[in-house]
Amino acid sequence: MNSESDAALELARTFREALRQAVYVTRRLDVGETELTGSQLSLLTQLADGGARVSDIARNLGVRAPTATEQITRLEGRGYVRRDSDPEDSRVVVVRLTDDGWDAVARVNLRRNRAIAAVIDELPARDRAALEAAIPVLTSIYDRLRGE
Amino acid sequence: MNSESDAALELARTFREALRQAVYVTRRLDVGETELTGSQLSLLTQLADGGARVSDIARNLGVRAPTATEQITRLEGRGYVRRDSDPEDSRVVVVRLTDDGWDAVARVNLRRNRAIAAVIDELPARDRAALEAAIPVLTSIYDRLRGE
DNA sequence: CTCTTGAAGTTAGGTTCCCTAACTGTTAGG
DNA sequence: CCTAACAGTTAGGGAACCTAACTTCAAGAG
Repeated sequence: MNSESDAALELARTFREALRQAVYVTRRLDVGETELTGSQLSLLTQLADGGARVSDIARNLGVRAPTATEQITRLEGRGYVRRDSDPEDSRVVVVRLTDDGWDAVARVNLRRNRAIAAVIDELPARDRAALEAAIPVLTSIYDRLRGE
Repeated sequence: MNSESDAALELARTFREALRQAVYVTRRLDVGETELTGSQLSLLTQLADGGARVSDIARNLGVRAPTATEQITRLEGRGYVRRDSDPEDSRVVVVRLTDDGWDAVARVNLRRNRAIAAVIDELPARDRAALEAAIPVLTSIYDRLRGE
């Protein structure tokens, strides 16, 4: 048990705690928001670049296939996505945004981004810069783990 | 629509996305972990400093009172916490860790912190520093919102 | 061509976590 | 004393996750 691994453990501890708090904060800002849940919005946002298979959606969200199926079915029922078939492999289901889905993604993302932006705007410039610098680090960790 | 607010919105967008990815990463690292869920561990960890009221627990976790009651009841059934009464106010329930609860908190936190630390250890020193610098910012945002 | 193996998605059944509404019991102020 | 507010629980329900088991289809081996 050397001091180096102690430092890493301590950083891990504060990281976990800060993450929990950050999740709390964003949930707090969603109060009164009924159009889409956070999970639904994540799924739809991911489709903005084009259609995706059910299995791709599940992997990107970090959930199992049945969970993706369930969410897709709910969103399909509300008219936000549709299921297309892949002409090259009839087992595959390609999920795409409908026009209504596109509108909803844009609308809800804008509303939530504004709520977060309002909080970020009140931070000192140094804190804002610290936040900005940490984002690509998180993304790089995510990219590495997602591939495995 | 000036360029300044565009920048804030863009930062908010990437912040939300990074947060989602971070949640994915930590969930990924908890795979195979069955002793305690993330929510349960958050609740128990909070009790390490001493007993707390149900309402305090709920506020700190960012959930409603019935949710706290439910989780406390589950953890009580597993022998990790106990309910004591407050001699000065008989409406109040003070929740405390049992010895088993203390052991479980220490064990599971260590295991999860090690999993995160292993990932952090592989980062370049600059990235580690960026992560470290962002943590107090998240905490300050949380503290401000929690008070409201 | 057939047979087997595995991949893609869905269905079935269950748990956890969260909510609002409504209730019981207790405190405290007018 | 009586009413208002507070602490916690109960009841009921929805969303998001899981594993196990199933169907359908693809693709390689013989």
